[in-house]
Amino acid sequence: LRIEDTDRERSTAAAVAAIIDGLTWLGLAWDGEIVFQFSRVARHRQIAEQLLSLGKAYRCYASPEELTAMREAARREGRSKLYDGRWRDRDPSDAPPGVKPAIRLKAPQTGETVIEDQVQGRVVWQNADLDDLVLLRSDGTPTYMLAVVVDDHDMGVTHIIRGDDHLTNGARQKHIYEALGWNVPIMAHIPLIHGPDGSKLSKRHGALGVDAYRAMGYLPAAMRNYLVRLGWAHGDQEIFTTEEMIAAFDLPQIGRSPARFDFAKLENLNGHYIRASADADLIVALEQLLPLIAGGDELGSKMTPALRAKLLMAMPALKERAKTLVELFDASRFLWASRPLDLNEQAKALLTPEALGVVAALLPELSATADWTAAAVEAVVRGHAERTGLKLGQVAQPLRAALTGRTTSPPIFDVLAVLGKDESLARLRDRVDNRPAA
RNA sequence: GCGCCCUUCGUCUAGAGGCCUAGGACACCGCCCUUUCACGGCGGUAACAGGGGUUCGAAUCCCCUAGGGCGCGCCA
Repeated sequence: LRIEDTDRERSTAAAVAAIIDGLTWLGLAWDGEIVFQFSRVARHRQIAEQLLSLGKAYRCYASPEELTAMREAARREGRSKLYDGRWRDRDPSDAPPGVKPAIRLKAPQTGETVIEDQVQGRVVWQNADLDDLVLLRSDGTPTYMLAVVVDDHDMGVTHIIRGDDHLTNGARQKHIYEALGWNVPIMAHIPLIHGPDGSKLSKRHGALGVDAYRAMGYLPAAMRNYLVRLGWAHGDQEIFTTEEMIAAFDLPQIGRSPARFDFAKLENLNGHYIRASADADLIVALEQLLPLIAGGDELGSKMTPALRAKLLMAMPALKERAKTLVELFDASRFLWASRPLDLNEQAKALLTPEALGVVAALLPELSATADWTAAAVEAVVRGHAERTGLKLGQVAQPLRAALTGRTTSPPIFDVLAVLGKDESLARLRDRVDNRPAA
């Protein structure tokens, strides 16, 4: 893992921490110590000097104004080569006094540069279209172009896999490798990810950091699975364990066109991984997420062994219904919300005077129930429905609304069992005792 | 503008000349299961950007057009 921190303004401690935390959360490990690029400036400078003494680089004294003028002229004349190499073969004695030079690479001026890209295939540039890039700025600091090449080489990087936006850089970096007589690593330039609307997904245009996906309640396994299938496929397989994706993944199978980010598919996958997770693991994941979600601190402050036991009991039914951990959190609210419960709009609408009458009629029977298990309570409620000629739904839905404040929840008899007799009856009485006069 | 790249259902994609009356997944729509919502099961709508070639045969090869992306910094 290398942190490219040569831009001292942008590379803050927080930015570095976000990278490390994001990778760790995703479960992506790295080999060895983290390399901070900025700490290697002396080495970068040394290589630039070496290139200079080898005659493969030269000092350029062009001023910013000259550079701008050259760019404008090139664009006007339809040329893609911007810097005209005016200091390339000039006598050093022509150097203007007092001007600190930049060091540029003497890139080949004729022939072509070919990259056998693992994703893009064979890509060819005419060297006449590529100009002499800056290796060392006039203040003596290395450019990204020089630093990556030197660091990749020194770190023994075998495969350069990066965004499509670096494809042209690949050709220019190859010139540096060749000037140094170093082996060029295998390159693979993968397409960029676009937003749901097809526009570019970039840091500057609403792209989200890894931490945002974590806060939205996605599981690392779901993220990995979604991301690996974005722009890549292995036949018809949709679900991959980490071991399977490591075994199956291959660069040439990656498509060449950008893919759009689809939250619906990510959610579907996340639901799959939530259902496949162990109940206890989900509680741990939920607890870790609480500081990051709205209202999470309320549950955090109420978390006791007793509540944890309730969550564990309800989890099989809860996880069946949740696509994200945030949904899981919301669905668990009835387990720990304080009485009297807040009712959502649908629940309010459902608790008509008639519905409350049904609950009131059922209350004495439930109070008399000694054995408060899901099966026993179900027998009581079914018996009541049969005797009164009501459909089960006509009894169950008012119960659900009164007990959970919602119109959807886990199976109602499970809800009654998890809440326990006292809490269940208290919640029902909250509604019945306060019902408006019919 | 110049250079490079891309284009199969709404989305992610399978497809490397005949296996394609184009397959899978998500989403959507129906039906079934069901006390609700989900899950699950079954079924459905839906695509080879357009035009020319090559070939007995083209989603697959070639050319053109259109549309899109990326790059063009003494940023990374």
